[in-house]
Amino acid sequence: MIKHELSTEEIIKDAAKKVFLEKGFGNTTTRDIAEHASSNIALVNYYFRSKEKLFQEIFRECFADTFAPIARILNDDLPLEAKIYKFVDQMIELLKSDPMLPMFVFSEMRGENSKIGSLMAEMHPKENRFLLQLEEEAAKGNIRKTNFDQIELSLMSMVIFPFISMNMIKMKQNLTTEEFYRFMDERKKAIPEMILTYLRHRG
Amino acid sequence: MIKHELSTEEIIKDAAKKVFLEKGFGNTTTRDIAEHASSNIALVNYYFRSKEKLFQEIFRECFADTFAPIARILNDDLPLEAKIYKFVDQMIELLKSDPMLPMFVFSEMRGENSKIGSLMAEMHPKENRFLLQLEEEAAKGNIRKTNFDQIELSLMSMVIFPFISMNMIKMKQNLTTEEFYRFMDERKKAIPEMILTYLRHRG
DNA sequence: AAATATTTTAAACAAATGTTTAAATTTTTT
DNA sequence: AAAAAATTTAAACATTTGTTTAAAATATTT
Repeated sequence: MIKHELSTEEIIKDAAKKVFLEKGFGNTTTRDIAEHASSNIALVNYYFRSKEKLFQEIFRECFADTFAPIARILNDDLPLEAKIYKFVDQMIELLKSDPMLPMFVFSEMRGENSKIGSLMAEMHPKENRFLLQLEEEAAKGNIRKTNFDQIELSLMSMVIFPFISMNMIKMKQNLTTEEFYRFMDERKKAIPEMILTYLRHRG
Repeated sequence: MIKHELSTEEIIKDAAKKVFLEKGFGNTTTRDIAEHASSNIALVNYYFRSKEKLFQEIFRECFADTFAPIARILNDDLPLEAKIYKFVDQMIELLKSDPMLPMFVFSEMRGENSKIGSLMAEMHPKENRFLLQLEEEAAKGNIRKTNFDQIELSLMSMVIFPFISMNMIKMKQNLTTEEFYRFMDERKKAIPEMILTYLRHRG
């Protein structure tokens, strides 16, 4: 197994991501980051100019890591059922591999979103094949007619929220991280089943 | 209309809640709070001893404001369908009146939850009538058998997550706050319908 | 009304924090 | 090998920030 040697810059960036995701911008100090990188504060600024710039770079990546897969899968050319199963499966795998990601992204976006603004514009203007697809299926009479924005939001909620409330769930249900992940794996079936059962039984 | 005169202590606490909820502990300064209260930093510490103590007091209240209604309604003595409708309705009304509440509570609970720990213990050990009720209905054959922890989590997710991602939703769908709240009101029907449709169509 | 307690203000302090400087070390280029 | 460039280190700097002090103003009690 070839171990790719990480540059100092990469080490610092990885450390920064770890600390920012764990504690958020406001609770993170430059010294925190330097220590986690076994480095020093001067090097952090040498490579990234400032805490703010370093944060922006990491936030931008995390934002993309979160929303790019969503857009990609929802715009896939797949039948509805397969798409929903794939979406839930892949998102849960992603979030298991980076469980702090959504809490970080959404918490840094609160308050009259100073930090973002631009990111949204670059990211999301692409058309939404998923909503179109739902409309088509409804037109064909395969699923019920309803406000599909609500369906999409519920899908996102059921996938993402458990990771946002991970600590609460783990404490309430007394779960180890492993057990929590198994609980999430169960959702790969439970969520699509709920969505599809609802869609297929017209009101 | 009688205008109850607020004490300095109350003014400062209200200001602190506003700022903490908007920016989180780490991004809030004592001076922030003092300014929002049209007061000064010495008074903040005069009444609350420290930023940390003031925060703890507010977090404790917010934690209760979030989870007490959940426990109360889910333990209500109501038939399943009525309970689910009531739960969604009341939670959405609560969150509309305090939309930053869940983001605040969950974001301050992340990382190996230093600040909480104790709160969980005081709060949640009460039995969960909702899960028992689901088991009963399943035993009677009225709803499908499944892991009801997943149902409960999905219910929470669909109610709470939209407020956590409020800014994202407002930007993506170009909504004013009023429009966003109308979108949330729609969920008072959409969410119970989805849950109940799923439960009533056994697999 | 005098004495006492409480509240408020302005200023100061100490520690923490983001950033920079300048020298030392290492790496790369000539 | 010498020169130049890039990286690393330790220290210092300037702000910001949480907290405290001491005096002034106000309210309460005697």
